Amino acid sequence: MRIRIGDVAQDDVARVAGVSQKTVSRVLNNEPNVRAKTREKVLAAVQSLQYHPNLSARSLASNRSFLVALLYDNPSQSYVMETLTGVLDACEPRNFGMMVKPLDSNAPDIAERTMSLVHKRRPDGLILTPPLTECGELLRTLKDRGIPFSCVLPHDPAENIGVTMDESAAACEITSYLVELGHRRIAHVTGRMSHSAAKWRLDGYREGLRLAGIRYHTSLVVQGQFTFSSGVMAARTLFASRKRPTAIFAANDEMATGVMWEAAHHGLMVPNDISVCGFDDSPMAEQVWPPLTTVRQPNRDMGRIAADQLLNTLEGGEGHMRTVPYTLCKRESTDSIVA
Amino acid sequence: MRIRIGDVAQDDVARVAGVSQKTVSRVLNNEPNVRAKTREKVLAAVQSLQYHPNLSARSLASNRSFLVALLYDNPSQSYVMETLTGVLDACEPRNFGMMVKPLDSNAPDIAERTMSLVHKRRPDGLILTPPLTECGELLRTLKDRGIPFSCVLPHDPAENIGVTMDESAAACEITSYLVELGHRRIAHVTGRMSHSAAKWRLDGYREGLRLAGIRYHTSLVVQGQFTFSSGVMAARTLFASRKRPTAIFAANDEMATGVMWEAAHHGLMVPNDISVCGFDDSPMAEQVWPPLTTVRQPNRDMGRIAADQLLNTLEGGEGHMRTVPYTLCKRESTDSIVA
DNA sequence: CTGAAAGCGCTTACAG
DNA sequence: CTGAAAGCGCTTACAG
Repeated sequence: MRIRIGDVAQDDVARVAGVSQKTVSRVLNNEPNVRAKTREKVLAAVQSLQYHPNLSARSLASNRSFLVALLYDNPSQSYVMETLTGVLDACEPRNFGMMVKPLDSNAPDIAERTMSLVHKRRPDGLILTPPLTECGELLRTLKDRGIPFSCVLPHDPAENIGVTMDESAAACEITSYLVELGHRRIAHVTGRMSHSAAKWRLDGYREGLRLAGIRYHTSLVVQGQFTFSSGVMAARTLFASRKRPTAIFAANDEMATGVMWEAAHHGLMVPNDISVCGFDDSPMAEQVWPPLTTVRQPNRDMGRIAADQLLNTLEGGEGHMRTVPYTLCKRESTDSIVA
Repeated sequence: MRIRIGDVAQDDVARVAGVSQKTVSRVLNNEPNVRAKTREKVLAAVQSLQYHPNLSARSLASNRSFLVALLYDNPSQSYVMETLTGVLDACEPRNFGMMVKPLDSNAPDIAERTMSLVHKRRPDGLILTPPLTECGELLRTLKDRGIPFSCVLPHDPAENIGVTMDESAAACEITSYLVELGHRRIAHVTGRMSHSAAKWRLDGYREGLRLAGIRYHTSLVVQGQFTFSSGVMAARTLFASRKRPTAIFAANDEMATGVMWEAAHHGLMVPNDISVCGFDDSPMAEQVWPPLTTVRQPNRDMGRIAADQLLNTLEGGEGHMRTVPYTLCKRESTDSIVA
């Protein structure tokens, strides 16, 4: 039981077109030095025979797989799906395939596991997403072995190709927005602090306070883990404090949703009793009540751009580190303090 | 710029092991007729040389790709991710790779698009997820051309291999649960009626009513689209009716969340003013307030099982249609009517 | 139980 | 601008 394709080979196309196999190959690969007339004949034969190149043969001969691998270790299913879709957006028109590989960023042998994938499937390059981009050992291994890769939001954008976003500026902006609404006791629920994103967002929060002349209080900062339940826990801590904040900025939407969940559980109305905002603009941001004020990170675009940078280098061009803009999404979960 | 592997070939292993290349191939493919001693020698050589087989060469020679393609057209990112993860669970240990392919189930040329993928990437088989399993033309094309495929929740389980679940029974059970809680005016928000799942769930709802001796009222059934916003709209319709239902069973969690959203918007308390339940047990079910009563569909398991059935047939074994059990998840979004 | 030969369908390297 | 030859690293089909 096996898929059998027409089994038309370049050979057959060549015969029909009245040229050599090599010429068919040239046309198919858009190589120069083919007369327009010859090209046409070949293309016509390809068409009439319904010829489809055999990628295995091409890979074997050229020692390339025309495959990229997307590596991830992110609890957010929507994040991974958006990124994956973006990578596919980039791969499709350039005739590359994509493999996906979930990895545990805390595994001590993560570099070996990655190399095992590289040996088995031989992707031409890799795309790393946070928090895998934080694994120094992994990045070093890939660089040492000369394996091309591209990063989404790496710790050090200057040293990699891929895509990044000014998360600190975004976090600063959303904090400033809370200030504009009249809030002064603004709490922050951080992400897992080993992730750069958590640091960037905390930095932005502090900068937002500084710009408004509001003192930074560690009592208003609670550590989360980027998960829903850590948002619930953080909110519990904050609600128990003597002087409750009037607004909470959670470092991602998942935690912000947890904060809202706990607020409801605690009998607090959002935004009347407390304003809540998040970060990412994941689908849930619009599906909770009230809709969540957040920062939109264009994950699909970022996946596409990261993949494009990688493909550029694979095709002999140049890969860069691109920066995408963010958008502040003002919704109903935040309100003016003197409503 | 290209990944270069050690480039150890079977040839090299054969030389080191002191056997022929064919024997190395036999050992690697677990073929019979190799002396234990010989096998050991080969394995030792493989180990010492860090040999990794070249899949392209293997594919070219054997005319198999060792690849399956997961086809989807589902708006729920968590659904796709869970299924994909399940498929990966099955592929990993059997050394198959997975491609993913988003498709538009409404495209008139869906069969051609699929065949185009088949011609380009030559997967050994396909895995179809709803609603692609509803595309008669696609299924027919695949069968006609002898392309192996496996289905998740196909319209007609008896005619395919893969995995299914008794959705009607599950819908009946959750309806009965509402009845147990004392509800009699129970509304249903259907999914997109062209999907079998929508029909099965509606059937189960009707059966649940019938078992309780409650008459079926079309005024209590509103058409949705399986989307969040269609849930919002449906709730709006139901809340506007003269006699509001005391409970709403939405055909999936996405719509149930929309119903809850609209309830909040409308100033109705869940579950005090109205009970709401869904179907799927997607991650959001536990993240909304109050947590959503729903039916758990084990999507990851289903992905794994569907893939396993396909791989069985690809490896010369038998593929079956498996049935997985569901679980009723009782949470706080539903309550007794005389609380 | 083992091996020598041919061939899968391409690209590379070279020649003209 | 075009082509003949060799070879990529495996498996298949056959022989012993």
